This record gives sequence, C-alpha cells and structure tokens, in this order.
Amino acid sequence: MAGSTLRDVARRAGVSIRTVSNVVNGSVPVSEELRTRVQAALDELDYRPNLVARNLRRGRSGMIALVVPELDVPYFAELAREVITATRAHGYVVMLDQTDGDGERERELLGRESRATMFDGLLLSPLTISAEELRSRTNRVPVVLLGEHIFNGSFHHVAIDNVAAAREATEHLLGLGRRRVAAIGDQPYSTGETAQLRTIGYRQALERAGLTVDEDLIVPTQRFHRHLGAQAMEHLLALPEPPDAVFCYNDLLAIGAMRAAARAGVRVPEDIAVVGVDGIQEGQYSSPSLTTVAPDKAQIARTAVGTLLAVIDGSAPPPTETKAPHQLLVRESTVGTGGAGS
Amino acid sequence: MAGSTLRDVARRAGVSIRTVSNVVNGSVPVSEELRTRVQAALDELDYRPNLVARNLRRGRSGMIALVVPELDVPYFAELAREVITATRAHGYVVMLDQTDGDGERERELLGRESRATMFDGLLLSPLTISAEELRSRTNRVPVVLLGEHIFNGSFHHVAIDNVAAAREATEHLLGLGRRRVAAIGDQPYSTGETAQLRTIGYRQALERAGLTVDEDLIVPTQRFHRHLGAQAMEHLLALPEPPDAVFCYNDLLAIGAMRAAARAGVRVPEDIAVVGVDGIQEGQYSSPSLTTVAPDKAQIARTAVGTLLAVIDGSAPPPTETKAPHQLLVRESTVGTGGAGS
DNA sequence: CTCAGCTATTGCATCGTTGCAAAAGGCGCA
DNA sequence: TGCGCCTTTTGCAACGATGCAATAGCTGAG
Repeated sequence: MAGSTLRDVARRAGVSIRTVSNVVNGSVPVSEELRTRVQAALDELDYRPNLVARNLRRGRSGMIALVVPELDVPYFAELAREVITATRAHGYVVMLDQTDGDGERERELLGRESRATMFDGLLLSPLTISAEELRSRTNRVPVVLLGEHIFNGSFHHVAIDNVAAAREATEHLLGLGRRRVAAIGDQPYSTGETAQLRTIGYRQALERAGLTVDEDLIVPTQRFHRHLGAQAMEHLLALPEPPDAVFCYNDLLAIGAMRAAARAGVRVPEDIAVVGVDGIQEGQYSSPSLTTVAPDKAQIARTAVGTLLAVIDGSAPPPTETKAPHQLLVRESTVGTGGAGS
Repeated sequence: MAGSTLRDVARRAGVSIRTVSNVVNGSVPVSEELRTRVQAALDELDYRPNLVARNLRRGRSGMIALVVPELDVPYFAELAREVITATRAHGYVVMLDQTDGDGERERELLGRESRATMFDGLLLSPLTISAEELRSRTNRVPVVLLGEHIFNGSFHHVAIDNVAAAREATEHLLGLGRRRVAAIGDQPYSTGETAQLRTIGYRQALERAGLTVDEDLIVPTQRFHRHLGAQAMEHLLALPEPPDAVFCYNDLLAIGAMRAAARAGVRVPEDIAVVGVDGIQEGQYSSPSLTTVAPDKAQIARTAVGTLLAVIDGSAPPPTETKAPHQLLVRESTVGTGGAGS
C-alpha cells in the first residue's frame, strides 16, 4: 500500500538490496536463478522505484521544465508540443509550468525556494523579468531562453529575427498596394524587447518604401490577447483617416482585430488587410483565414532543447544567440479568397 | 558553483547543520546572534535548498501533475489555467504533462518506471487507456479523473453531464426551427465514453421532439480536431439532402465545420446553424462567433483539485462522481448577428 | 547552593536509491 | 591439493535534507 522499497523486495526474495537494485537496473550481470526469484518478488510486491530517491542519488532527474507565460496562448501551446517532441528524442521528459506573465511568479520560480532545483534545466520564456534579475537568480540551473531577448550575452537564446519578420509582414502589405498600414502591439515601456523589435521592422519597411510613419497608426497594447486586438482595431477604425491594412504583432491580436472589423461591417481584406505573427492553427481556420509570419516552431524547439542538454552535460559552447527561420504564409486576410487559401 | 549544501553553510557559520536547517525553515527558535551569522553565511554561499533531498525526507513534493492528451487543444489549455489557479490557492504547484492521446505514453506515465512517483497526486484526463488498465496501474499514486468517465467506480471523477449538455445543444437548434440536425464527432468504437454520451443526448433531443434520427446525419470522427470537423462538414454538405443544423461534439470540430461551410459558400447560420461544446475563447472571436455549451472550467478545476488534495491527505470520501455545471452560450453561429453577440 | 524547568543547540538516524570496493563462490591450471 | 583469476553477490557510505531525542546552558525557586 505505502509503496514497497528495494528493502521489502530484498527481504522477500532473500537477497541483498543491492542485488535487487541490480536486477531492476539491469546494468550488472545477475545469475539466472536469482534474477527470476527477484523478478517474482518485484512483481508480487508491485515494486516501483522511488524516483525522488533515485534522483537524489544520481544527481539528475532526467526532466527539464518549460516555463511559459500563458499556456492558453496558442503559440505557447503549440511550441510546447514541439519542445516535448524534441525532448523525448533525447530520452528526457518535459514538465510545463506557467507564470502568467506575472513577474512575481517568475521570480518565485527562480528564487530561493525554487522548484527549479528539481529539474536538470530550464527552457524559459520570460515576460516581465529583466536581465540582471535573471542572471543573479539562475546561477545554478542551466537555462536557455526562448523568444524574449536578454541584452547582455549571458544566456543562450533562441528566437526568430523579429526585425526581419516584421519588415516582411509589412512589406507584404505594401506590396499589395496598401499605403496606410497600421501596427497593433507595440510595447514601448515593456521590459521585453520583442514588441520593440517588431516596431523597428515595421518602420524599416515603411521607410524603405519611401513612406513616412504616421505615429497615430501605431497602437500599443499591454499584452497580446484577442480582446486587445479588437479594441485596437476599433480605435483605428474610428480615426478620421482609417488605415487600409494592419500589421498585428501576433495572431491573437490579428484575430481580435478581424473580429472588430467584422462587427463594424468593415471587410477583410477588401477594406482592410490584416497580417499577424505566430502561425497558430487558429489562423488557418478563421474566416477569413489569417496571413501570418510563422516561426519554425519545430526548429526553435530542437535548437533550444539541443542547446539546453549540451549545457546540462557541460559540453556547451559559450552562450549563443540563435536565429530560427520564419516564413510568411499568405492567406485570405490579405489576398482574399483568390489567394493561396487554406 | 555546484550548489552549496547545509553542510557548507554550517561549516562557514561555525554552527551545526541542524541549526542552519532551523534558520532556513524558521520553525524552531534560533537566537538572534546565530540567526544573523547563519543568514550571512547563507547569503554569501547563495544557498538553495535541494528540493529533491527535502522531498525524499518529507515524503511529499508539494507538486501535482496535470496530465492531458494535447496541450494545443484549447480546451485543455484553458482548463490547465484553471487548475493551476485552483491549485495555487492550496499552496501546491502543478506541472503539466502531455500524452498526445497516445495509449503508449499514457501507460508509460503510469507504468513501472513512472514519473508519477515524483508527484503527490495526478489529475488525469485519459484518452485511450481503459478502466482495468488504469486501476491496475495506479494503485500507488492518488488520482482524480477529468472528463473521461471510467466505468467501475474506483476513481474520483469530475465532468459535466454530457448527455444533458448534448441534449440542450440539440434542443437549442430544434428550438430555432431546424429539422435536419446533424451530429459531428461520434466515436462508437473508442474506449472513451464522452462522445458516446453526447450521441445519446443528441438522440434524446430528437426523439423528444418527435423526430426520427437519420443515421446518415451522424458523422463519426477519429478525434476532435479542426480539420476533421471540416471534412465531416464537407461530407454533410455533399449529401442529397444536407442538414440545416449541426451539433459538433466540441468547438474545434465546429470551427472546422464553419470553415468548410464558408469555403463552400454555405452561410452560417442562415443556411446551416452550428453549435459546439467547450466554450473555448477561440469561439468568441470566430466569424460568426460560435454558439457553444460551456463547461464551468473553473468549477471543474476547483472540484478536481480539492478532491485530489483530500485523497492525498487521506481525508477523502470514497470515490465520487461529480457533475460540474455547464451553460449554453448563444452566439451568432445559431442566431446570427441579431443574437446575444460577442 | 542545588535542582527543577525551560530554551537554544546539537547528533544521530533516516528517507530509498546507487557507486565503490571488498567478499564469496566457482573454476582451471600447476 | 593449492593458488590465482574471474564472476556474482554483498556491505558500507553517500546524496542533502529533516524528525526525534538528548545535551548544554540559563533562569528562578526552594
């Protein structure tokens, strides 16, 4: 009932604890006779190794944690799946943890009483926490950062080229002949840098096209959620001179924006074209389907996991910045039903 | 570097290991003088308790695991958020694990070398694994089941009343005057029972309305994903006498179905009304927005977590079947833009 | 001045497992 | 018959923390 231990099994089989351990682990040769006797005892007592004890002894757990702000943000859920796949390929196991983008929780995760010590390494997608904080807190556990960039080069980091991604998205809109291109999702005061990089890319595209940036068309949002995208779109549509296209900093904002447009009787893409970032499944099935810049999530996951495991086993190079590929997926929200749909 | 232990701190502060432990835990009184001296040593060495060792000694980890088939299915992601919230309220921590709905992985999770032993309890949302298997495998770790019903009453179980939910969804469609109501998502051969219960509710509604069930209008699907909903809808639209309404067994199927309808030029809800189950955020922002039967996820989470913790501390009643409330949210996909939108 | 009675501190054993090295048993060869 | 080698089996210590009970140190009462 309370779970049998090696000792119980050993007593029952009339052998030493160590021999039972050898049978369980299979690493050391055990005579056929004892092996069967021990095996029988194992079965009868339904022995399960106590992994906590094993991990303590071995000094590693075979588990890494993936820490994301919000699991119900589809991008993170989809990324999590890829991370799990990539990790399993190495014989490791992933546990997920959510911080809610709450700085307090992120700190708690890394602080004194940190759960982090139970894992061999962390894949961290930080939202609020800042660079120095991170560095001062994670000097024990191997860490690889996903997405958010941290300035000083003290961490391994995997992300897409946010400037290029934003630029390409905006250029796509310009290439369709749109001239008043808005942006939804800037976060000028956030500690995170992703939004700011996307704003840079957006500006680059406009400038290269010889257009001046209308600051009123850049709508900041606190976070990247659907309802904030809708709000931002309502704001834009109420302008004296509304835009004819919007670059949204992620797909959820875009979906909210499209919803607001629909409710206002504004047609997408005829009246206003919409493009997002993230390449989430939801965008494939929205009406209209969503044009998006899709990061290669599988590649991000593989790189991040590979790097983390290298850090864990000590074979890692010094901290690297890795850029993962991304790809513009053109769908109905910019080119209508005639386009490369689905 | 390798992480300092109580021993290191004790040596440095010139006190016993036990005293350091007392300072760290704060449970036993320590004189002001020693306390400051130990605290200084703790800070200098940046001591972090080894949670693995602590858990071994204490016999509990303060962590439970939530095991779901697929994290990128929005229902599970949203449920996970509620579970995390509910669990934190009790001072526990949740780790998420994904089985991919793969029976192999579910078994692995519960099998001999089970990770489960590292957690104080499991919230399990089984997909493939069957009743006897579950029982024979989890005799160690406290378990509460979510969603899928397991026949013999050997587990605590929390779910909505699937029959009633399906019946209400179907009745809603009938109440709008629809007479050829289809169903998407039956799984007559699955080990899981949820789909079968929903089919029962669907039939009940038709029968109570005095309609005969047209078996051709019940379209089974392997799983509950968007693309399968789209396929099923295409199939239905190709029938000689297509339906004027569809009850989809979850929101993803419904969203896929709506997408297929849009592509085929069939209007929702004018030509065909659509209702789903799950109440996921995505359905609020789709065009048209999706009518759905929404389980009270927060309530499910609270009940499940409360029950699990009771099982863990031994104060649990015998296994119970708990029905969580659900609610029909009427939106555009059944009543059009005139309805209780948003 | 002694002793009970309290508080602060400590040592030892223990949680369940595995690494290490020694012990025990079997066999061939001289 | 005796020695050494190889294989199987075992005992001990350790991973890092905490529960328990005993010790040391102090105060106040008789």
